[in-house]
Amino acid sequence: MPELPETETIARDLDRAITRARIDAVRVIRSDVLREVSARTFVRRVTGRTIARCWRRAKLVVMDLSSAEHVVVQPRFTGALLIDDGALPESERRYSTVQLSLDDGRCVHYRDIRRLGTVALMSADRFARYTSALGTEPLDPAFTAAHLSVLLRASRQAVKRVLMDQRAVAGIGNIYANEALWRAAIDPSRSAARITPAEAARLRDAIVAVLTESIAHRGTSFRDYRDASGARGGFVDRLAVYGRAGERCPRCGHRLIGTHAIDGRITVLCARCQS
DNA sequence: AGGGGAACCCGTACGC
DNA sequence: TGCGTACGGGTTCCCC
Repeated sequence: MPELPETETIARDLDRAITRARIDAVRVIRSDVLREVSARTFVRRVTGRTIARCWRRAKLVVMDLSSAEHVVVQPRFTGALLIDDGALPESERRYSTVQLSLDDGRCVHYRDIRRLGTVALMSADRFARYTSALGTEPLDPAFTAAHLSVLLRASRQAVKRVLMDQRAVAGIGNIYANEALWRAAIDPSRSAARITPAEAARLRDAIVAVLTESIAHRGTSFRDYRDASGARGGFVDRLAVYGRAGERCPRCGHRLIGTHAIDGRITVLCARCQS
């Protein structure tokens, strides 16, 4: 489930590996992953372009093309961008949905097992409009305790919902919302507006720390996430609560509980530490 | 406006 | 063993 650390890892890998490569051919194998353009338009507008830069915004991997257009990939649950230098196993290639052939003989596959992820092609204007609706990047210096406090005070929703609202904070999903709230010892179901400035400061630090640490370990492979080389992320072993309902709280030893009370999504917490 | 729910998709788990 | 069905999960869109 690529959230910020996973999409950041993919984007950094791609930027190092394929920036300045020219896309000689494009194959759309599963056109239902495409957004904003038809398969025919996608092929016509991407073929022959050079990749100027690969980067991340929110949970999106963005490929800037020499034409000033952007290929915007949203991997959702089971999507991955895999570089094939000839050694990509058949088990990965069989789920390829879009294939970009590069001028050096390599291919970049957007592989997506369940195909809930998307690939869009956007003009510069469209991309600017699209991304302007996204919230603050948590690893940007603008994401201060005071800023988070303002965001939280504006909503009476559960604080966990606000963290996962991409219009407020960009890039946090279920895994890192659970982890950050546990680190900050805040009950995920608390009304955001009732989080004190001191708690918001703790939460801000917890968010920055967990995202930074996860990037250092190349993200969390809970199930299908892979980096651009097909490798798993190493942060899964360092998760304190996500996927660990029934186990002991690493801080106090109390048994962690899992609940679907917020948004129908799994929330794991320590009822003793997070109250 | 903001909340609720459906749709998107298919591997996996589970029931018979 | 084989078949059928329910489920999950982020985002978008529609409806209230």
